[in-house]
Amino acid sequence: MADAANKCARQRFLEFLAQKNLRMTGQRRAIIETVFSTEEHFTAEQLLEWSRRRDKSVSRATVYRTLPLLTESGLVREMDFGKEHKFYDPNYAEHPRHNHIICQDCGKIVEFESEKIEHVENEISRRLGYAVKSHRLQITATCEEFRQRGKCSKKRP
Amino acid sequence: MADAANKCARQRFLEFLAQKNLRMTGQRRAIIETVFSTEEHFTAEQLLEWSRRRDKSVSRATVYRTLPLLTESGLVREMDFGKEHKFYDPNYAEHPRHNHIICQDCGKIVEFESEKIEHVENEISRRLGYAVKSHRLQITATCEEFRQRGKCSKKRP
DNA sequence: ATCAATGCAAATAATTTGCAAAAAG
DNA sequence: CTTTTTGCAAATTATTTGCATTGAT
Repeated sequence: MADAANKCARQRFLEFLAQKNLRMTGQRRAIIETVFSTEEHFTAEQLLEWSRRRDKSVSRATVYRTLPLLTESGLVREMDFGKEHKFYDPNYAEHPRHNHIICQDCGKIVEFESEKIEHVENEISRRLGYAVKSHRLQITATCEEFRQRGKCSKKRP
Repeated sequence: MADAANKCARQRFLEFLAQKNLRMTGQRRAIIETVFSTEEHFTAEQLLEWSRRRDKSVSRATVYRTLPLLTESGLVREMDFGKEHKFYDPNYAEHPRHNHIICQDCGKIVEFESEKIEHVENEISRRLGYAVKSHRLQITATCEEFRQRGKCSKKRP
């Protein structure tokens, strides 16, 4: 099922490139394949490393030049989790409105959608004179394991 | 009313320093006064400039060393609005749970609180096995003026 | 052919840090 | 007196950019 969706995301990105008269290159192909075959959030550096496994010629500069295209297309979103570097989330192609719950201890992230929240957001915004275009909701929380054991096994240092 | 609240925020920060056996210095005093006498969001650079108006001896290093104390105290929160630098929001002392609506065009920011949203967040989190500790909600929207005139007068380039 | 895209290495920009001197408690 | 804090300047880190060359269309 991820495959069908990924094919779709890739397809959409190709259309985005075509629309802007941008060219398909081997490096871009490697980067795009990498991005849309994971559901994990990644950093620029990780994307470089993973893309290089597909095509050794991918350079850091090209990764940094491709990332803005990906975010501009709306298929990938830049995330700030308060870490030293930015993360990128490739799941906006499939779930354009999803939110995040992050475990305070281990950093494990769960994604969810909520029409109820969106409804309240729309209502409040309208009352304040705004029309919602997009939203970004991050919940910091403790996961079950943390509350039971005092620490998470998934924690990485 | 901002005064009473600000006095309170300052007070709370002093207690935070005392608790950690940290010292009050002229430079810290200038920075703290600056932070808690505005409701505006600011960058590190702006904080430096404003603090220097109160005490010329404040250095960039001290600002950068004080900022983590402010965020650690919970009275100020680091914000990512997708700009090149981080912003800091001094209004968490008075409104610990507030959210942001940002105009897509002019960047004007309105703050609001919503128990209804928090309630839904708690419910969903519980269902997923998480207990909410804090949340961060940013709505990007168009303001009334933008929709009527096609651009905002508050826009700064 | 034409112009976009690339890798490289140098440049930028925000933030952090080492250190000797100054100031707080 | 002891220990924290400071300013300075140098260091670090992520990201961006100029340029000559390569590659897509």
